[in-house]
Amino acid sequence: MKSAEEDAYSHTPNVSLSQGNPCMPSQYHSLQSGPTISVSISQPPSYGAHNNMRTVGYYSSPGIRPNGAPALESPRIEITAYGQFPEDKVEESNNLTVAKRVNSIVTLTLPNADGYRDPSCLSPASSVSSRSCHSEASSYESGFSYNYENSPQNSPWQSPCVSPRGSSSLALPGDACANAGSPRHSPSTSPGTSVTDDSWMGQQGSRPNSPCGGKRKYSFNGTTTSKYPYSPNHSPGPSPHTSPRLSVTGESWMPNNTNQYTNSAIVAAINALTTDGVADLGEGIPLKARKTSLEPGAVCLKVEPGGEELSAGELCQDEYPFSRLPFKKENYCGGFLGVPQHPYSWSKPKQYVSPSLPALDWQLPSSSGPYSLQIEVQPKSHHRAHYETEGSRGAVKALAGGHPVVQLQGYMESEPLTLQLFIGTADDRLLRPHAFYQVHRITGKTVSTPSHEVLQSNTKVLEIPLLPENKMRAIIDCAGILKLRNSDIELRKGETDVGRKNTRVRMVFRVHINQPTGRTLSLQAASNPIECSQRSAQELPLVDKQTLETCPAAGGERMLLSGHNFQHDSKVVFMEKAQDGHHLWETEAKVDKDSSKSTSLLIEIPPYRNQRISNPVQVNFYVCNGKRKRSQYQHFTYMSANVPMIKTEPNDDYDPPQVCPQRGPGLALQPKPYYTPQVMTSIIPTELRPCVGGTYSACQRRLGGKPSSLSSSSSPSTSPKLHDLSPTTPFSKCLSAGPSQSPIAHVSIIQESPGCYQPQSVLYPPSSASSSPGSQTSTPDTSGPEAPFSPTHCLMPPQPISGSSSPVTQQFSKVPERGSRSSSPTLAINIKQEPEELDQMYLDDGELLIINLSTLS
DNA sequence: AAGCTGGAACAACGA
DNA sequence: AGTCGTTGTTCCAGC
Repeated sequence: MKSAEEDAYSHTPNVSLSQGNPCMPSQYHSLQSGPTISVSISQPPSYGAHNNMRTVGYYSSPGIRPNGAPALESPRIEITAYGQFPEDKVEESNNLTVAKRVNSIVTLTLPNADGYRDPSCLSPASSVSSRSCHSEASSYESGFSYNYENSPQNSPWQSPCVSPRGSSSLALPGDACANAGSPRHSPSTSPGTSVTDDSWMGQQGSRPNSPCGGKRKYSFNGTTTSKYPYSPNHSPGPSPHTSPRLSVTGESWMPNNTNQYTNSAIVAAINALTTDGVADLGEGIPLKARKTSLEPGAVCLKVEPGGEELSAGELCQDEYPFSRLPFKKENYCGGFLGVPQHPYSWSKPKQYVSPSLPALDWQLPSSSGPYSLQIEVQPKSHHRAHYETEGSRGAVKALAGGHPVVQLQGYMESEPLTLQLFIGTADDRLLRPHAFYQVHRITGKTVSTPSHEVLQSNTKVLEIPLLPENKMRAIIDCAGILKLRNSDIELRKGETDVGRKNTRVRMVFRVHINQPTGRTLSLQAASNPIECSQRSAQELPLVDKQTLETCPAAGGERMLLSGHNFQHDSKVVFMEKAQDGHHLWETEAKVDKDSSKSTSLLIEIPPYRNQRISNPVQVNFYVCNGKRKRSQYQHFTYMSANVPMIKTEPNDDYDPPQVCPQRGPGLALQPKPYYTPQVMTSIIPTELRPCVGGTYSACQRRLGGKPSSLSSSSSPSTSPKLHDLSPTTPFSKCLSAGPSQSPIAHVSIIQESPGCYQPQSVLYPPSSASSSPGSQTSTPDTSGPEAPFSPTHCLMPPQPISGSSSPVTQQFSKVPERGSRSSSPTLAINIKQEPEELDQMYLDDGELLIINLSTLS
């Protein structure tokens, strides 16, 4: 059967490469040189080639645009990276600010954006079994690959898809879509390509090496892309196959995303700035890394019988198909390949739609007004992800059997909605798409839930219908997790995360609700952390729950820890770290061995080092099975004698099961006590509170005064700090601007207020808004009434939520995180040399960001 | 026969 | 430079 996707492919051959592409080449190069971003505010007409594809898409309305200038109504800011003029950066910041004021639309062209996430993400996994088609991945990867010819056309980025959609990101040059879109890279990339690949592949060792400890850096000489002649996947010339598919028709574009993308773009731009040229584009990618993509057959775009798989191109097109929109029964095209019977089909992307959907790395609330997106049944804490080289390892399951369940509460309309699912990070930093894992669509007779896979900013997103007849409840039995090779991801230009030991993820669910006011409300809920590594799952202790979250400084109370892999000789260590990461205190709790099992430990809370604390003190504890086998940090708070303590018993303040049920580690910890009530109250919508537990950790950290990320990084646990993952909303976390810590109040506010969503409601602290690039990024939208785009969505700027060190840090952390690892040439960046552990690297990144931002501002 | 799993061998690193 | 411990990836084999 011909799927809608196919149709899509079929038409639009026209989508000219040129459309979105124009910029790519230049950008690309520029990046190499050193990312510089020039920002200019231009009138709509000027829509330049530079626009980021996604951005472009945004602007371009159906039918419009390609190269052309879409009819932009408002002035926009174009950020183009040019390698040559460092000064540009400076300008940039200024301009941005200005732009904000102007309320202009921001168009960012991201040079390296791809760095953020490699198209590879497109991992083959996408849809169909990875095995069958690496192609996707390949194609994507290849996209990355560097061999883009100078001509814009050739550049993968140019791909029509990208631009049209406007999707994401500028930032993601690497965007799969882009790749796919580009004729050359087109997923359909023909076999021919493969041939090349093969040869290419031959070079590679049988096993990819993963750059463990850190990312490899390749010197960047600023040379052109030609450097990577070998790019496996891309055939040098325009691929014969250039598939029409890739082309995007107006229809296929999803304007909706624009916002998102825009934001992403901005972020990307920022990243670009921060990124040092080193990592840039293909340079760094060792042939080896690409092997996967090369695999024979990889190239093929296989369409599963059901039409399950979408070619990259398709994906691109579909990217936001209906996600943003409510499902329309009538529109279903049978997009759910897997489930034919299903009455609903995915509607084709509609052109129009709301301009802005928040980027995947934006922090969104789980509740707003009457609506609440809840994970009723959490996924198991362990799920062995499969590699592209393996067959699927099935769908993520729930602890008690069955599968995770998500429900949107408070929605009384008859219009179906789309639930989006992607794999997010589970570390202390802001929730964002995980670079090393992708959601993998599972199909088959055992799967009852229809799903549709799309690519969004290089991140695979599974779209699942939320139907009124099902009470807006969906059983997530169609989502597996694909592991991408560390070497493939780390070598991507711009990628700052390290894959080693970064094996925890969260399932992130989003829903976009169109409201009568014309706005679109976006909610997000993240699951408890899921350990995806086979070994880690078998060996590392994991704490799922703790019965206490607070206790008087004197300690002495008993706490039951529930989890996995506890041993008879497991130790539970309480410790406190200073903001600079060094240990202030550490002590071992008494473990009642008689009552302990592999899934539970009964311990006695040790007394805090200082019995006279006047304010709550947040500390951490972890379970240790021996050297290097430690659980993530769990949070615990010592209360002063005069402060009422709060025991976290199951469902105290909220219904854990629903909202943040098991929240991992944190259990239902409630930071609340710490936060100043008033602030909390005013800032946080009650609805959000439920999430607090989830967010708890972040908050707590903050409370603890830790420099969040940093401190944690040094943490004992080698593994990335996953603990905190608050499932849902970061907001709560923010709130916590903890006492001890920084004044992040403003941040919190932004995120939290349901209104946050709404531009107007967004309160950006001047500083954040104007000063940091990150803020800028989002700012335009959020900043106020002015929000250029989007009336529809509340755009939440990427916020920092969790406890990271400084508010500022957090705020931008998200953006910069990925791409920013490197410093921009012009900006002096201080990289904090923290210890050794990989974890810290993350932190460092974050800091970099911060620094950069501040500099800019 | 294909899809899941669980295990474990192999390799690449880092200490 | 060699060894050992870890962790990431790839293979195998049994449902």
